[in-house]
Amino acid sequence: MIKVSRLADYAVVVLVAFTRSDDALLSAAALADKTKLPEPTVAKVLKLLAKDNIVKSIRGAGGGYSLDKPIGNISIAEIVKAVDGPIAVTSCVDGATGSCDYEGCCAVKGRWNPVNVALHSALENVTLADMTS
Amino acid sequence: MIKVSRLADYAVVVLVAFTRSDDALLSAAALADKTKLPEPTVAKVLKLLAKDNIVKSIRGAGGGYSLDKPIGNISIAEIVKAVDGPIAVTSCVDGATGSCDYEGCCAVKGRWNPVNVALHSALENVTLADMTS
DNA sequence: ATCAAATAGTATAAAAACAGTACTCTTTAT
DNA sequence: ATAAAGAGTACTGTTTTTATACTATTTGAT
Ligand code: FES
Ligand code: FES
Repeated sequence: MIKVSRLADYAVVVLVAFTRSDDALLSAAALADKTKLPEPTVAKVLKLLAKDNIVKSIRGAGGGYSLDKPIGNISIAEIVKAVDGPIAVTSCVDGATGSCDYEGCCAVKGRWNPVNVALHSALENVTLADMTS
Repeated sequence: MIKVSRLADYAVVVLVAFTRSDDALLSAAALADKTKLPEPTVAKVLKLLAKDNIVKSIRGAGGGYSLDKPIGNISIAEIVKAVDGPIAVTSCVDGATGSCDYEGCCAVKGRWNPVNVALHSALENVTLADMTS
């Protein structure tokens, strides 16, 4: 079963929570409260999203996270990439991290590329806005 | 990292091997030899593919597997489904096997459906033929 | 009939990935 | 100075994946 991690699922929940709040700046604790998700989990997700600039973070007392792009501009592809790492359908696709044991003798080396491209563009064309409607 | 299982990758290797052989009927052992993959692995893949009628199996002495569809008619979606199970991007998507702990209070219940649909159609539109060319 | 070749189905053990949590460090408003 | 809040990292238990093994069934050949 092809699937995204649970954390990616949480990421969507958290991001959607932003759109349902009047405050632009929300702390991890506040978001945990809103989403009813465990606070450490929410904190972890937000750190990952911040690293890829999907949310903006402000450190220090009174800090928190904010969403400064419109949600129609945030694709599922970038959320998944931020949380689960690069989208690579097999280990022998272009840009995959590890490499494959059979590379030397393999009959389908690189053949998954078209699949990977298809997958990637499918995920790029779904935005957060599509998931809240 | 979104990915298909290793077995799905092997499945493609094995299916491609069919197209490079003169014999229509090949045993698991013969395919293992052709693909240089370990025989138990090849056997396992073929069993799964046979169960979903992607290959046809003939039991008994002198038996083996054959491919009776043109490879242009075999989509990656069906291979992945046969080997890895249904394509369900999260556990709370329509048609997923298990169900989710947060179903009761979740803000994005079913929201991954559009993603799942996009993914599925992406995989349906790539055939084995696209991977051998 | 018997044997051997071959697939079907199930079970097992080791390895890898994931999920959840905890802890320390740095930044910043008061 | 202090406390609030994010950044970064590390750890542990659980789950999934991977690879293999074993038994049962089918079928052609002797
Ligand atoms: S199976 Fe990885 S290079 Fe082919
Ligand atoms: S996280 Fe599963 S129903 Fe929402």
